[in-house]
Amino acid sequence: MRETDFVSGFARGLKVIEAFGEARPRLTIAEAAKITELDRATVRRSLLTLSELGYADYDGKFFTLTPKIMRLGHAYLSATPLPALVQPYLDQLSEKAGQSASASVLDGTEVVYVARASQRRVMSINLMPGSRLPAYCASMGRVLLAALPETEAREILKRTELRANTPRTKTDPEDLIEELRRVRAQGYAVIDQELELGLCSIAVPLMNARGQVVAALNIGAPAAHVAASELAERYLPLLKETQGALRPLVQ
Amino acid sequence: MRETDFVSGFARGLKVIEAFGEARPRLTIAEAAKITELDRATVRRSLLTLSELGYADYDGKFFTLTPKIMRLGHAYLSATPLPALVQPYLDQLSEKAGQSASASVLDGTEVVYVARASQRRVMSINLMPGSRLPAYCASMGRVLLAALPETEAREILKRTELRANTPRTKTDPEDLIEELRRVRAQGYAVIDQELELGLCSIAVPLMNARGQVVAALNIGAPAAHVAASELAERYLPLLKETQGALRPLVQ
DNA sequence: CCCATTTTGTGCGATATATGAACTAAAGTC
DNA sequence: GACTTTAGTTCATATATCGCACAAAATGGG
Repeated sequence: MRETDFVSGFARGLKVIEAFGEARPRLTIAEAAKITELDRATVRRSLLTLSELGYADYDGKFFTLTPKIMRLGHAYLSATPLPALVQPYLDQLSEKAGQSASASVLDGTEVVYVARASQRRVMSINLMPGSRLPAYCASMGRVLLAALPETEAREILKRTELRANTPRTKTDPEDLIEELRRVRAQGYAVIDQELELGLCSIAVPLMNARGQVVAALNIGAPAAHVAASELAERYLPLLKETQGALRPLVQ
Repeated sequence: MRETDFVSGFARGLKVIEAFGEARPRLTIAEAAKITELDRATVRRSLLTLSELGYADYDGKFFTLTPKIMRLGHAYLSATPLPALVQPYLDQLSEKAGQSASASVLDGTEVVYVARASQRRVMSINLMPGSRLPAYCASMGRVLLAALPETEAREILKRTELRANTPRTKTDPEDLIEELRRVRAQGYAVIDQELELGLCSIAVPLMNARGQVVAALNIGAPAAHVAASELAERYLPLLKETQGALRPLVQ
C-alpha cells in the first residue's frame, strides 16, 4: 500500500475511541492524549469530531462515549453471517447441556465472543457478543490457537502477557505449545479453572465444508457442578453434534 | 466549534464503517462510495486504512470487517457502568418472570440494547447488546420517548420512518403522541404485536436517584403464552421492584 | 493566597489529504 | 467481437490537518 493511501487522521481517531477501554468511561483531553500517545491538539480535534457527530458527549471537561458508538461494532455482528447462523444452534446446545454455550473467533491474542446463549449466571464474568478473553487461558482460545501453524501460535503467545489468573493457569510458553499439540490431536480443549477459580469449560473448533477452522464453540460450567474430568464425557458429544450440523452451513 | 476542530477524514472513515450495515458483509469500493455518498478515491483510502490497521480484510475486490472492529463498540459497553450494573438484576428478573428481560437506552430514533437476559428464544428477532429497534414501536422506546419533553418526542417521530411492521403497528404521529401521554401517566408501556406478530412486551423507565430517566427495562413474551392484557398484571410488580432496587444505584 | 504544576485553547508554517478528471481494466449486452 | 457500462486506480493541485510553541486558565499544595 502506498503512503498516500493511508488516512492518518482516521487511524488516530480510531485510536482515540479505543482509549475508552475498561473502566475508562470519562476521559479528559490530556488523559486521552496520554493513553493514545498522540498530540493533545490532535486528540482534542478527534474528540470534538466524535462529539459533533454524536458519538461522544462533552461537558467542557470530560468526554464520554454515547451508545451511538455501538453502531460501529454492531456493523460487524449484523453484517457477518456467522453470529446469526450459529445462534439457534447455541440456544439448543445450551438448552440440552443446561449450561452456557458460546461461539468466538480469534483477534490477535484474544478471543472475541460473537454469539452466546447463557444460562443462569453464576460466575463473576459477564460475557456477551463483543467480549474478549485472552486466548492462552480460554478453551476456545486454545482450540483457535491449535488450528494455526505452530510458528504463528508461538508468535501470538510471545505477544501475550501470560498472567496467572489462578494458581492453575498455565503460563509457560513451552507447556502451552505442548498443550496446543494435545488439543490439535484430540480435537477439543478443556480448561480447568485457569481463567477464574470455579469455572471450567470445553471447546471444539467450528470448521467449514473445506475443513478450515472459522470459529470455536464452547460450553462453560461451574466447577462445583461438573468436574473438569467429566466435561468431555458429558458435553463433547453435544459439541461434536453441533460442530457437525454447522459444518456444511458455514462459509 | 471552529471549522478546523473537525477532522473530516475521521468523520468520513466512520461513515464508511457504518456502510457495513444490515446484510452488507462485503462491499466493493464503488458500493461503499454509493452508500456513503463519498468520492470513490476517498472511500478507497478509508478502506485501505481500515485494512492496514486490521479492522478490515481486503481480497482485492471485496472489503469485509474483522472482529477487531468490535473493540470500538465494546469501548462503550465496557466503559459505561450501566450495563454491568443492571445485568444481575435482569438475570433475576428474567428468572422470576420466565421470560427475556432487557435494558436499553435511546439513540436518535432507535432504542439500543445495552444488557439482556434471554430465555429460550421463540421469536425470529435475535437481540443482543448493541441491537437496535425503532423506538416508536418498541415498549422501551415508548417509555424513553415518553420521558422526553413532548416537542422533542415529536421531533424524533418526525425523523422516523413510521412503518407498519404488523397490522397492529401504530403509525399515526398523533396517535403515538397520545399513547406517549398515556405511558407517561401510567408509568409503563405495553406493546401488543406492533413490532412482530406474536410478540408482546412491557417496559418501565429506569430512573436515577434524582428522578432522571436514564434507560428502560422490559420483559418480552410470546403472545401465545401471555395475552397483552395480562402483561401488566403479571410482570409490572416485578418490573417495579427492579426499578426500585436500581434507582439508588444508577449514576 | 500565591506559586508551581497541570491542563486546555489557539495561531501558524510544514506537511498530509481530498478532489475530480483522466486512465485502465473488467464485466455485461447485443 | 465491438460497444456500453461499471469498477478501480492514478495524478496534479487546491485544501485541510498536524504538531509545535505559546498563552490562558484551572488545579492543588503549602
